[in-house]
Order: sequence, then C-alpha cells, then structure tokens
Amino acid sequence: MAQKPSIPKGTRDFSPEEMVKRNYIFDAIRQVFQHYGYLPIETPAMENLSTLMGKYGEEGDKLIFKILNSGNYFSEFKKDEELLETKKQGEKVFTKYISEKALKYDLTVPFARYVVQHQNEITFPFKRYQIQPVWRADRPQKGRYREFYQCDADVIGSNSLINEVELIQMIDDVFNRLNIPVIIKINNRKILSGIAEAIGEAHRIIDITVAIDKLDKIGIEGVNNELRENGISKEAIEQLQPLITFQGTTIEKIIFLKQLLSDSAIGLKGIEEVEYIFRTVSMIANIESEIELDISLARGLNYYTGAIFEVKANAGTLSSSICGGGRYDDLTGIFGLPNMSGVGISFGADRIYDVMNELNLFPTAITASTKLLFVTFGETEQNYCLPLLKKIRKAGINAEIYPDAGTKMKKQMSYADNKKIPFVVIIGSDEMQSGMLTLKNMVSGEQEKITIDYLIEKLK
RNA sequence: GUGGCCAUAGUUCAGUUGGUUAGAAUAUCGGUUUGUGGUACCGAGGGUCGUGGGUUCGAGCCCCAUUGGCCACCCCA
Repeated sequence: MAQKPSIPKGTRDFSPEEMVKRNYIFDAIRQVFQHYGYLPIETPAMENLSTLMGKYGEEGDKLIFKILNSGNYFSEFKKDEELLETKKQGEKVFTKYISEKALKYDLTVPFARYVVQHQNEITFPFKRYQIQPVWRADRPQKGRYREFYQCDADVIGSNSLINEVELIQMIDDVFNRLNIPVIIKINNRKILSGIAEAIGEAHRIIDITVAIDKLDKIGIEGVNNELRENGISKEAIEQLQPLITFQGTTIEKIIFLKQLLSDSAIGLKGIEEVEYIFRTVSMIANIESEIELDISLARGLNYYTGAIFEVKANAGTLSSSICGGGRYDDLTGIFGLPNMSGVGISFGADRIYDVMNELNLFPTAITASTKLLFVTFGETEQNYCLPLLKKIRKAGINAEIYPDAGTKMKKQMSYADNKKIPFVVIIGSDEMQSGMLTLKNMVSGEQEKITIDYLIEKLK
C-alpha cells in the first residue's frame, strides 16, 4: 500500500504560480543589489558544525539543524562504558561524536568564513550579495519557516558609515519597488552598551536589551518584570525608566541620550554614529520609507557591534520583521582574520511574500508565461506548425504546441485556458491550404485570420 | 523547550444525544459537442474518518496514548 507522502514540518512545496511570484521578489532584490555594486556569491547548504556553533548565542545553537555523520559513529567508542560516559556529559558533548556538519543558519557567518578563506583573492572593501535558503530547527508558526530564503547584502572591510546609509537606501529601494509600505527602525549597539554602562550593569547588556526589545509587546511593566527576574538591580531598573518611556522626535531622542550617556565614551560614540546616519539619510531627498530611531531595538544576534536595522511592514497582519541587519566588527576574527569590520542587511523573502500576498501587491501581469499555444488536429498539422513555432520563438515570443497530436480541441483549449495563455493559433486543413493562421484571443474570444509575420508583429 | 486549538476525498468543509452502505462543493477524468476554452447539463474515479489502544451490542462522534498541522511564548528573516 502506498504511503501518504508528506514533507518535513516547516518546509513547503512551491507551485508554478507561487514560484513566479517568488521570482518577482528575488528579481527586485537582486536588481537593487546590483545597482549598488554588490556581486553574487554562493556557499554550500552545509557548513562544518564548528563554523556555526557559538555564533548565534545559546538559543541559536539549539536551532541549528545538525547533520548525522555517515558511517558507524559508534566506532569512536571502544567499550559500551565509554558511550555511557559520553552520554552523561550531555547532548552538547555527545553531538560532537555523531555530527560534524550542519545546514547553514544564516548567510552572514558562512560569508565571514568565505572572506577569511578567500582573503587573498578578494579586493576590499568587498561588497557581496547572496540569495540562498537557510534552515532553522524552530517551531513553525505564522511567518516562520524551517527552510526559508535570505537575501543578504554585506560590505566587509570598510568602516565608513556611508555603507550604512547606502544599505538604508537599498532597503527603501526594494520596498518601493515591491510597493510595500515599511518602517525602518535603526539603533546602535554602542548606545545600548552605553546605557548598560550608565546604569552600572555593563556586563548584563544582552539581558537588558532583550528585555527592552519587548517593550511594544509586553509594555513597561512586563519589561520591568523581566529585568527583575533576570536579576538586574532595583537601582538600575529605576535609572532605566526615563529612557524606556522617552517619547520624541529623532533629534529629541539624540539630545536626551547625549545627556544621559555623557559619561559613557562608547555610548557617545554610538550616538555620534546614529546622528551621522540620520543626517546623511535626510540629505538624500527621495527616501520614502518611514525611518525611526528606536532605542528599544536590540536584535538577538550577538555579533552586532554598531548599527542595527530592522524593517517591518506598515500594513497587513505580519508583525515580525521582514528585513534586518547591522554592523559586526569582528565576525572574521573567530576564523583568524581580525580587524575586519562588516555591515549588512538581510531580506526575508518568504515573509515579504506573505505580506505581499495578503495585501494583494503582486501585479497580475506576471502570472502569464506562455503567450501563444498552437492547437492542432493531428500529426500532419503538428508537423506543419513546428517551423512556425521555431520562427515565433526566435522572435522572442514564449510559445508552445500541444504535444499530443489528435487530442480533442476542447481539451487543448482548456489547457490554454487553465494555463492562462492569452493567444491560441488553430491549425487545421483550411489554414494549411490558405497559408493563413487562425489566431484566437482567449480573453475577448475574438478570432482572425492572419499571416505569420503579422502575428509576430502583433505579439512582440 | 513551554502552552492553546485542530485532524473526515487532491483541496475546503458537512456529518443529528453514539445507530445500517460516510456526504457536499471544488478540482481531476469522461460525455452532451470529431473546428473552439472560460458558462450549462449528465456521469465516473477518488476515503482503513491521522495512527494505535480502550468503553459499547454498535464509534467519524466518547476516553487514553501517539503522530502531524496551525497559533502563541522563547527567539528570529
């Protein structure tokens, strides 16, 4: 008995209709990347586990899909007792014996690995883009998949904040092209460090920022509770209050922060960077997206050190981010290439798709691929069509012929209809005698007899 | 890793306080119509009711377990 087929949790098949729409997104992003001088690379689906582990924090390590070693991994253990002993040390240690490869979790870390490995072939600053799937062993839910595409653009080997400004422009360009209204939130890790420093909890920066990050979700009381539960001192939480609750324009926020962080060198540096970014972006007249300095924006990935970005759709029901990124000063350092700062952004193509689908933002014109179908009555007619078909294709028109000769006309017509092919050429004995083609417009239903040359002219 | 909801045809769903042979719509295929699709009419195939146990004379329906899906938390694109 045939088993019912299925695919793993959190993965999806894509139909032709969906792929056409997905490619529309990929094309838009790719074009923007190329406009700004980024070049494509690809890296393998799998990396050495050691390359990925420890780069995404405690939580991230758990979400990495590990690949089981091939062969007999029990051979490592000479005696059963050794196996038991290793098991006792916990799954983290045990994993090393049975898995040494993993599916990539994002594109940034493999990129850092790539840069280190190919450092002598690369001209810096290196601007690369990469559009590939990544995998996370997360529990799927709305807008969250276990296999999804990231579209990354990163500059590595340049400290200039111009890069940050350009990345913001690219975000704006992409979402303008796709017609999605977005809000771009910007913050800086140095400001967050400064805050942690100012309230005397410098080493707790991660816990503090993660809690603050949830402000609009769980409210000020929720944030304070979480801080308390994480063992942040009462005084520190107290000092944090004016900051969390502060409302105002970007300029007001900057002035406020300058006062608050006046004793923190790193904090002031962060403010300076943010100020530059906002000033420069505002000099570029045609940024259409809403841009906001969001002091509560933290972003989980540990490797960020400077600017951090997050983009959310300003319409629709998806509340999670559709694009994110930031600057990382020493991601390549772990692989042996220190002092190489990079900054990048990552578009979540699948979430962008969900937003566009919900808001009906896909142009209807993109669905049609074949423009013309040849409908015939038999093998003789089919053979007659083949040279015509070649000529039409050579003229750059997407065309096909119904492959099974002698199929009922009704069926051939339904095929065209289902495939949304806008034009059909019908070839029977009449047409073969007269040398004219019967062209049917499938939308209006109108029919006319025309020559091959006129047909090409018309459909071009 | 924690919690909530759900599981019946390819798909979306009906299915009475537990009662004979589990239905509809849609999709697919065929026919009405051997030179005309999208509309209409007729017909066909398609189900171990997620899986395993239990209660009962009898379970799609009740109970337990398990698997899978969706959603929320955590975290993230």
